[in-house]
Amino acid sequence: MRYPIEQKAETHAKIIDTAARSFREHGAESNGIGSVMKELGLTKGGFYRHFDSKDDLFAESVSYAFENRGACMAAAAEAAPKGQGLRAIIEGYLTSEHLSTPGSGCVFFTLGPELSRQPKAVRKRINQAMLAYRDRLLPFVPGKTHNEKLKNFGILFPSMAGVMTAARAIDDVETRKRMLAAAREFFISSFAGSARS
Amino acid sequence: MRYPIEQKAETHAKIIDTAARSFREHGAESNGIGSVMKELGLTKGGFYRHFDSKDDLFAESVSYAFENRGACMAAAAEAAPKGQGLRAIIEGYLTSEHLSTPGSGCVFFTLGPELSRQPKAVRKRINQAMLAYRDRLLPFVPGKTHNEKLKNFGILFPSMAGVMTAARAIDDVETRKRMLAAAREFFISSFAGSARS
DNA sequence: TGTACATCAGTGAACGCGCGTTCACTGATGTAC
DNA sequence: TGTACATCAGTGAACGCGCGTTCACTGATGTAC
Repeated sequence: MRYPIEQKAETHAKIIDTAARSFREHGAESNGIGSVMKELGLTKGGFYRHFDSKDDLFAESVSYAFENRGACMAAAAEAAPKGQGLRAIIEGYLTSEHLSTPGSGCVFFTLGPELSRQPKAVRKRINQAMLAYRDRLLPFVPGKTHNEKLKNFGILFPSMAGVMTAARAIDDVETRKRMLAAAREFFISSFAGSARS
Repeated sequence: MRYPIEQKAETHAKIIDTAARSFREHGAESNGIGSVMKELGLTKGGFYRHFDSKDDLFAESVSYAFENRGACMAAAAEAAPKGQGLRAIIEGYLTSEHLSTPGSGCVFFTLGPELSRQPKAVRKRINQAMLAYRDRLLPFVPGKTHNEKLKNFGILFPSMAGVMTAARAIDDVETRKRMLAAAREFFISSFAGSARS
């Protein structure tokens, strides 16, 4: 049957949103199309009216997740008192809450190495999303020149993701919390110590 | 037929060694038993004389990889001039060579988030391997007390893995190299600046 | 010393399962006349 | 205004494929007598 006009775009967006969560929770390989469509009350046959392939969906939803996260983090930084933007980002990132909600968390922290194992075409699209993400957050990173900011970004953000990944792999809850607290302190004093942006 | 006496242990070790490489290259899900056995000139049916399941193999080979890496890094640190141990570790870790040889690289950098998605029993075994890995390297980490060393370890090593993961996800080779160089400098000055151990 | 038997690492075919993908079909709505 | 037709988002069954796992079997060697 013919469905209401805006419905296609709506379904398309819902698939991406659900997939972005599912991939971050379960990884690039497991689950996939079937479970995403089922969750939306649809059958998997209809998937191919919206995307060319699973790879296509992966690239799309990972890009979406980067955009999403970038916007949220930028918003948090802008809401912070003058000069406290990066501090707000760090404090929002290295939290137990972020640890326990990978479905809406940082793509880098939840999918990390899997991004590099994608087919070239997928990697290319993800790369673009990563660059946009970086540019979105760069204003809050310390550095006198653009290059200095790039340099600091390339240390701080991957490092924070690494700490989160490690904390998540540790079973002991107390150890996790201690790790996160220590990392917050370290990164704030290393990158957000003197008031900037 | 009855095979030579030491052959079983030898095959067992070969399976672990090959699997440890394969998992680090392709992730926890893809490939697996079939390709590992085939690479050794064996059929996959024989696999179950050596391991209970794929999960069992994964836990075993990830633990082995942690041990392996721990030993290599400790050896590099011990071979360095007095007080330059950690510096040697950092300089050995954040390299293009490590980037391009994930099969023999740091488990954390190559499998990261996938470790957390394993069944509880597997996670437990991996956790033990991680603790042993940490204890092996702790002597080279700065800190006046054991707790201070733990704290620094929990920031430095996950962060380095995060930077490697990010560099690997980036397509542009020059950007990668710049990232690694900047990170080497940063971590050395932050953790191996004043001469220690 | 010779013989009969047990062992068990490895074989290779088979199994069920879930995945990504395809495809003929449905039928309410939009469009053309 | 009414009618005939085209559209196309979504259905549901089917497909091939590769995976992890199982199992009856093999046969050279070790062991018991």
